[in-house]
Amino acid sequence: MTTERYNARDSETRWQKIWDDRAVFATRNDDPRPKYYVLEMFPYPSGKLHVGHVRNYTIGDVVARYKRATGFNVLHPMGWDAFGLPAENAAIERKVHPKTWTAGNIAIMKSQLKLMGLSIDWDREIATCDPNYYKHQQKMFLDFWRAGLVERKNSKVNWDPVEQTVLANEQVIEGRGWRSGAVVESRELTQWFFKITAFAQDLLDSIDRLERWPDKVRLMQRNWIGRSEGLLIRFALDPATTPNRESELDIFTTRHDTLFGAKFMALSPDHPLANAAAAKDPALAKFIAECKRHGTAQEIIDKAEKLGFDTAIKAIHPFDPAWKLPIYVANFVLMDYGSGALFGCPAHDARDLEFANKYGLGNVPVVCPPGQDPKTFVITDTAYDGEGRMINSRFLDGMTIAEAKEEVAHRLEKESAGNRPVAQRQINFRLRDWGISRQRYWGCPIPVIHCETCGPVGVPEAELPVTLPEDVAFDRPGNPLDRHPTWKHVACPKCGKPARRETDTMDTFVDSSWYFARFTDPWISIAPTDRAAVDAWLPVDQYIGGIEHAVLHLLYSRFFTRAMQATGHAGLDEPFAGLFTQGMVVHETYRAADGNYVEPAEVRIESQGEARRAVSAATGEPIEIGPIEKMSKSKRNTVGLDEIAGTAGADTARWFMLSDSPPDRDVIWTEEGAQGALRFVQHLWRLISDAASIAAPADAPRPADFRPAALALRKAAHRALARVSEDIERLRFHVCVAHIYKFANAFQTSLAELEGEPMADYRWAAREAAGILVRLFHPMMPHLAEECWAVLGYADLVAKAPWPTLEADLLQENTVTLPVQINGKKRADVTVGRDAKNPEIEAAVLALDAVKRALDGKPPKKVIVVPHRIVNVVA
RNA sequence: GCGGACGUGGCGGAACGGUAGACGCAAGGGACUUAAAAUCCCUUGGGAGCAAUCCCGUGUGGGUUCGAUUCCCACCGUCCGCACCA
Repeated sequence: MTTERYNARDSETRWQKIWDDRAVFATRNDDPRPKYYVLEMFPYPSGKLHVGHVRNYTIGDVVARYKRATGFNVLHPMGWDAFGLPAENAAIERKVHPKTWTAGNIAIMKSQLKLMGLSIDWDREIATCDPNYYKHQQKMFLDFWRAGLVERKNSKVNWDPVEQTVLANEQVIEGRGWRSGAVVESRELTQWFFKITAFAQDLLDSIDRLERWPDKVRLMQRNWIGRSEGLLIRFALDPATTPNRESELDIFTTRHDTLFGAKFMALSPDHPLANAAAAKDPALAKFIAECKRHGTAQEIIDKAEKLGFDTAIKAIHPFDPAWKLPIYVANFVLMDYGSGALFGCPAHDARDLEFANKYGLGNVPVVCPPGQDPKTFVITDTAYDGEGRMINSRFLDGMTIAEAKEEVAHRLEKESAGNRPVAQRQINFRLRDWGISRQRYWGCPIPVIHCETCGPVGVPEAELPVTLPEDVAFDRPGNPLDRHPTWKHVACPKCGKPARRETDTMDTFVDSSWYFARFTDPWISIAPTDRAAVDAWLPVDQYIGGIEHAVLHLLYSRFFTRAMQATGHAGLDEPFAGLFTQGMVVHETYRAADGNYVEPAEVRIESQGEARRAVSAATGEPIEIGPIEKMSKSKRNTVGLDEIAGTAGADTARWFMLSDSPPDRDVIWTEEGAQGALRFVQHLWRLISDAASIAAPADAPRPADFRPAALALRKAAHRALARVSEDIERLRFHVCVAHIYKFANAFQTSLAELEGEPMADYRWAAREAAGILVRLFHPMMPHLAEECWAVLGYADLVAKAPWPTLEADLLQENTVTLPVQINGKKRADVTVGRDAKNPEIEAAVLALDAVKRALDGKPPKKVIVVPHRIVNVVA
């Protein structure tokens, strides 16, 4: 049988056009079927689609096509995270307006995405830089403000000196800007904040409900929110030592059990008491200035040793008026955690011990580890933070840590000084409010007008959107909005006096914090969301993206959805019911003799037996094969979509992306692997063509009986159907791929073993098997599937075909073959009837030669029969 | 330092506590061909044996179990996250 090679390029463009023309993937909000919302994290329009995108969108598309086939009304939209700094950099470097640059990139990337054959409803396409999008964002900003979820405050912020803008805490990775990589500086500025901390407890608690999220991400969010339960204790100050009659100092602690091990108190350099003391002590003032100069640059903090300065102020121990503790200003105390002050217990805290040892403050152990003799237990250079019983602690002695904590809290809560209790239980979070002000042009303008009389005033809703002016210049560093001649000069909406527009724009993470809600009805212009649509579609059933957003985007979106709920724009709090984080696409690196990286396309791999070496395709010079790394421009190990889709086709790329590696792990892109995928595309094409040539007509009646060959084929088909269905549901696409290979091989063998003209039963089975096979690989390779579907004579599209129906009784065998173990090692097989009773199986097993030999005439100690699984004979 | 994940052939990887290595890649052998490409068939964890078959094997060492890649403990290694959070 001769079949022409499958021409992927022709086929793919043809089917893409048909899908487009017939609007196959347009989704209606009034469709009565159950909904399923599958979403991949939308891309930043950088201008080039890379294989990482291919992997992300292929995974989503498999889910979308599968869910569509299984009867769901599937929402699978796409849009553009279109604001951001690269557009401004392009403006500076190439003198293109950010808007022009972004629009051009969107056009390019959209055409590239279309080449992949994704089943996307393009009618719902949105770009966050579109005023029709960001006007709603401005509206929600104002609503959040009214609801008390927005705050303008002066605080220490992270300043990225390269991007010339402020960054939120989440956007500082190891002390560097998440995008620029520049060491972040600390600055004090007045900024707009979203009060994400208002939801800290709920954001933490609700993580438990996110059952279809990876544990890893849930853990990372828990750690980021960082809840700790403790006691806020008010220490009285020794009046003789205070600069301005200050009388007390609040400290937060989670280890109030160790209060009798206290050796010192420490204040943040920003603490009011530190400043008060510094006003009278120039040396202290100098120390504080020194601390502030180092700022929050992470690199410096990491290396900095613990430094302190004795203020000469004394605090009085809450349980002993005669016990005075020295108060230091210390560089390691953070002003924005707890109360900006702490008590130091060197024996049971590594950091406190380092500090105490440096300044000769000594230590007293108050928790004795189990098995240690309290009389001999001493701490020298390793603090003990484990369990144990209290010692050297007066009324606490002998208690466990938990009992001691409770006792201390209980006593201090009851005790009062100045009509207030000395201590109160407090919960602190590591999570900080989300600073959203960015001193950049290409972002959503913050809809606020600053008036000298009225303060900050929201832009009236009728005047939204506040649009970006287009006549801006990027010839100097800084924010072009700020130096625009006219844009910022406006009248105050309240009093009408001359006022000034806010020139900061919003963090681009705001844009991506609600786009999933906008997709549910992107046409509505009077409000950010249509409540009926948003409530019907959300939550997103399956969200797919990179692990790099484990805290950033995913935490912000969880906050934003809560804020939308509070202001009536959404009816739920958790936006993503299921989350999947896919791994990266990685590739070998290649280096020429001169040390420069070489692109994969310029390298030829030569294999000799097990040995593998690389040479330059052009010159034949040897090339060094380097480690496998994340694709990056600098390592020149990227593979572009054009190179793949242009030749082997999108289906090949999609299939390879899903093969081999579990989707949550990194996948190594190899030329050989891609070749293998292409081979299989051709193989399937030949197989289906061959099957079509003998298959019964689509309307042929089902035979009453099937002879062995036909029955075997049917069983193979239904077994594959059962397994592929299960593994798609579990997002284990690499296992689906294996099942499809296996079934295709079995089908191929079945056809090859045919002798003479097949009979009607086999023809019918062949049609069934071919139909099942095509529908099984359709989610992964949709173009090839359409082509095959047409060859099988179906006039409709496989994209609209229902998932095959499983005939479960075909999976039931009349006999089962059980492995027989002797002492846990497999020695033989035994075939018994499906419903054979245990004694029957046991008898059959004991009659086996291998078993007789092993038992050597003696009776077995035990025979374990696990029905349908295994038999184990204990000799 | 704290927290987490992972460790299986030459490689990617599979295996509800039940036949370890499915499926793919690479490699070797063969068929077809003037030749190549393409395609098809066979072999492929290590070792012993003509063979039937047997022994050893899932990072290392213990444990639980009739049975452990899977569960528990310790150690080694790799990767990731957080990092003065009181």
